[in-house]
Amino acid sequence: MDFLKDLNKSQLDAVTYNDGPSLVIAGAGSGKTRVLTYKIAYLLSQGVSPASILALTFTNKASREMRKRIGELVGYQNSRYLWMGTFHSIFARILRNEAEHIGYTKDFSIYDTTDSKSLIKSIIKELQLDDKIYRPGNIHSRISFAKNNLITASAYNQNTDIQQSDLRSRVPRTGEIFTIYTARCKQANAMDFDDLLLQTNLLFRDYPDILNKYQAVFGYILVDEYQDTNFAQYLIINKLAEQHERICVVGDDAQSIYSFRGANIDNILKFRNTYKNAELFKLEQNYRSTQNIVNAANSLIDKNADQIKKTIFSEKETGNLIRVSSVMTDFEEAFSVANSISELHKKEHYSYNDIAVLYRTNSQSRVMEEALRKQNIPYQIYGGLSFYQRKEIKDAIAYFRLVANNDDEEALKRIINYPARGIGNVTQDKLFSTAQLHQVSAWTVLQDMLKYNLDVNAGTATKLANFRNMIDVFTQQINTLNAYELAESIVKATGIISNALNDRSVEALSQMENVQELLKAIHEFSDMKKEEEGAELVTLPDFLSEVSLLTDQDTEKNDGKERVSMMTVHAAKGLEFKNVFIVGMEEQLFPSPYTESMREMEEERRLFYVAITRAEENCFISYSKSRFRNGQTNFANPSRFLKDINEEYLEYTDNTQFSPRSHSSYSDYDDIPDIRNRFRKTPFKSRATQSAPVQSPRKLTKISQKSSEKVVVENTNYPMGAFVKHKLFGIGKILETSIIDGNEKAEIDFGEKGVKSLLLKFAKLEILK
DNA sequence: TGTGGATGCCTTTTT
DNA sequence: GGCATCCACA
Repeated sequence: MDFLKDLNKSQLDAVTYNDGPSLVIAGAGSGKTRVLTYKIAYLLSQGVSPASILALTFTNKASREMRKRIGELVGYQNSRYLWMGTFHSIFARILRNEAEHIGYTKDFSIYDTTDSKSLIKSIIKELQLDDKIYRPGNIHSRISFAKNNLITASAYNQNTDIQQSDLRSRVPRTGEIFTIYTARCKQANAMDFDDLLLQTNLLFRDYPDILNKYQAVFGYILVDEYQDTNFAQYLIINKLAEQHERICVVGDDAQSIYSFRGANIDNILKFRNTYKNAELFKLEQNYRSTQNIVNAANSLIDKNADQIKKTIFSEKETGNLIRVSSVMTDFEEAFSVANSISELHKKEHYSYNDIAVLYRTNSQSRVMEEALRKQNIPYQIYGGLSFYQRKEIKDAIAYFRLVANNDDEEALKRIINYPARGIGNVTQDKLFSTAQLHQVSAWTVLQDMLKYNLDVNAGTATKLANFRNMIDVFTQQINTLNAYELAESIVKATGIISNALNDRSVEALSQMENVQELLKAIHEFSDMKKEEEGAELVTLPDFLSEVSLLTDQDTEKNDGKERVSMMTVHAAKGLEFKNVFIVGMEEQLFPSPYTESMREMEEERRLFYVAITRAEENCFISYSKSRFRNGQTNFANPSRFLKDINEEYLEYTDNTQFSPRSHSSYSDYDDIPDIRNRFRKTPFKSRATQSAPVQSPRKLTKISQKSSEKVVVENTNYPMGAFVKHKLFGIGKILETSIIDGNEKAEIDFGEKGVKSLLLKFAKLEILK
């Protein structure tokens, strides 16, 4: 137990207390992962069996990392049998073991968000509802929210509050959709992400024996990132820990940023209400960042009302101030960040690995990418469209899923006519409606088309039968052939690859490479399973059971090349970099324009807190006065959060006119600038010149050249000062009209919606008299 | 039945 | 700019 000497006093206390419930509040950079890994290592060294320790994390990456570190401390032999993984993967495993109790087979499919929405969409269609009103995404989040609060479809339909709320939102038949959705998932032998938690809860509720079994197995329960748990997760942990209460949760309320996914910050804030005898450990020393960074972050988070008070401090050097810079356009921002990165690399000799660019939304990555590429700076984007979300990969996996689980309707839908085999929309509609009529899966209908009176002509019936037989042959091999061989023969036989071969385009080539990459991943997966778990035969279902819960966070380029990391702030949680660039620090972007309540605003502030605290040595923040988004240029003000950081930790560089004044108070949130005030404050002239590309300072010729030629002209149809109405933005006032690249454009002030630059041919403006 | 073009829609964060 | 949908036409 030599290793315990690596810990400071509070870390040591937290690690060695294991007799009852404990809450570890771990400030950013305070060694949270260290406490968790050492605690497990400590338990193992005390003779606790690894198989009796349940350790839950939020990402696969985190759990792999921890397993590795524990292995280094106590040997890999010991760490192998730990129950360690993400909530979703651990409970998927348990559900597969117990599947028959709840009417599933152990090879159930896992529907991802796309599958769920697609199923909801078809139900909406079947009910002949308008998908403009019943928007699949919206309905999905309603259902998801309910499930995360353990409200089943029948409970949903009996709950008058929910009915009222659905009525107010003009989607009163959501409950009905929910009921059908549930039935269809079951019919398809599929669970969605939320089911993995909901069904676990139902299993434990309805089968006390099973609950007892797992209660007995898990003698020690540890939960990482506890601030991000939702009600369903809370309840599972709670039940499992009921008997022995040896539960340790670790988290930081200041880093709770997943409420949109149902995470409930109250779980951590009120942990000690649930466990009255819980010990509280606070880790307050930050080992990661310089004092300036820690102090700046503290002064920011101090503006939040809802939090567990703590005093995070650093004993590292004071360090550089946080540099805040303003630029004119998002292009300029990207180039100036790229320049700074070059300098850090060339002059200060930082590895590219020590640099990260963080942003609020994935769509911001494109400009950055362009700028880095032009400067030949290697980078890797995390998040965004992940490998497993690419079309060709989803297609291939849909085949695998259908082979493993013939009832998987979303998989079937996806590939029944891809590559094209003459089974068109008409036929598909007939197939699916026949299936629904008889309340069976589409596959069941395919097996006996005559019995179900499937109304298709002989030619079509043959095509359907051929398709069915092809899949059938693979299904028969599923438990005898190894994953790689089966996957390879599926890919070959189905023609996904030959389809790509026919067309020699760059896209097709890259699609082929991706499919090859997938096969390689299956191979590697099999090798790993054989090596780590001594499995003799790794089958395709084995692979599928893990792949559906993988995210791109887990696919890391591992070739040892140095790269700048680019990702959303959400994705950066838990990571650290010597140099961090936070870009797009603007109103309407960060905080997100979707922010409505004060609670949500506090979450945005925590998100900014997370961003700043990723930095070890240097933190650079930038904001732009205009940004090209959704096909138009929007003007923007600096984020209110900049004012929340104590000025003494900031250094404003270059052409910043904005100066930090008072802190933003909560009343600011509702403070919508009056339209007339706006006009007075910002005369049209200055705006017009501001948007001219010539204005951009410094050595930004490249971008300037890229910008288009703009000629200001008076447009008689849209005179300056006229009021117009836009479908989305409402009433606005014309500030200026111009021609850019032959397109007529107008700059219009929409008051609270901001100043927009719109192309007249698209904007469909209505002139108001 | 398949395909290409036009059109109209939205656009946060993710296990 | 991306994606789904619609429509005309092969």
